[in-house]
Amino acid sequence: MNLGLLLFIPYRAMENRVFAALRSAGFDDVTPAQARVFQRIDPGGTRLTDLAERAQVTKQTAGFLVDGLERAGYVERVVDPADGRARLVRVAARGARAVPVAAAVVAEVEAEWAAHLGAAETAALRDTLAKLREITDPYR
Amino acid sequence: MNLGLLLFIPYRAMENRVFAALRSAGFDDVTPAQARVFQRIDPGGTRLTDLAERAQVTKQTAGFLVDGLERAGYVERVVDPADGRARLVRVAARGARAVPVAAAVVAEVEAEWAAHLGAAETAALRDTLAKLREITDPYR
DNA sequence: CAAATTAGGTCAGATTCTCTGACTATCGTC
DNA sequence: GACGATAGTCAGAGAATCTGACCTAATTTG
Repeated sequence: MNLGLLLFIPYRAMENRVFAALRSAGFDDVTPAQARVFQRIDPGGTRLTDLAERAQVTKQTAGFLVDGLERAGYVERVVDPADGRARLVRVAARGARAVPVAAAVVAEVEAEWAAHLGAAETAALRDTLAKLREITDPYR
Repeated sequence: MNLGLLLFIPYRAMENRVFAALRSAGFDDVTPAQARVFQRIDPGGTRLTDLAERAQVTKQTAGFLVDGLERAGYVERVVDPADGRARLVRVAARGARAVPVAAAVVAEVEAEWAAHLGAAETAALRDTLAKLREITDPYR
């Protein structure tokens, strides 16, 4: 089985768990595609173009998804003081309430994985993936 | 950075490379969603419902994607001798020609990763992911 | 074995996601 | 200040996805 699919399986499992938890917690108006953009917003806010790059979609698509997130109160757009053309997409009130819910599930799933793999192997996995990121992440 | 995203980054890189190679080789009429279904077809053929489960989409969606693959000559549907209700989705001529192209790129990318990580760490990564699959893959 | 249930697929309709192309406004540079 | 590049939006189209309803064949059950 190829490494790509082998990477995808646990990724998908993690994503499913996080979505299920968000839905249970009442954050049921966010779609997977929106969440993939949302999780890439920096603490201080991120430009639409940057979000589009990180999520590997066009800026039109990113704009469409941010529109939805904004309507639902998860993010807000504020003018970028550094550039009159740009606006920063920032986490808004409802988004801020969702973040700890998602973070808790991520921690829970990672703990389950660690219980299955052992602490050392889990740490090694994280190290290896970080190293792999150096040659596979075009944006950092 | 959470493990989910860390898994996703190299997965996406692999997928992008494979698609680029397929396009270059003239297989430019297959979409990402179709390919995600295609790569899950067993050597002897797979039922639509099983494909849907493995790709984690509804059977309607899987049917829609298989329709496209069938029209383009990548797969064919044959009656399942074991069950009159079912039909097996099998790799057809054009699909069979695409498989080695994709396999070659997968091997190439894996070799690049091994060059960056070292052979031992690459092997460990594969082992760990296989182990992780035991608790994250609902379908096997 | 007949009836009921389960399983494999399709049809219809709607929504969401995604893209290409064209456009406006602003920025940086010369 | 003119020009090319950058941030973002608008418009339109195609692809992917879902829910719900339905049909048929197989399996289970009484």
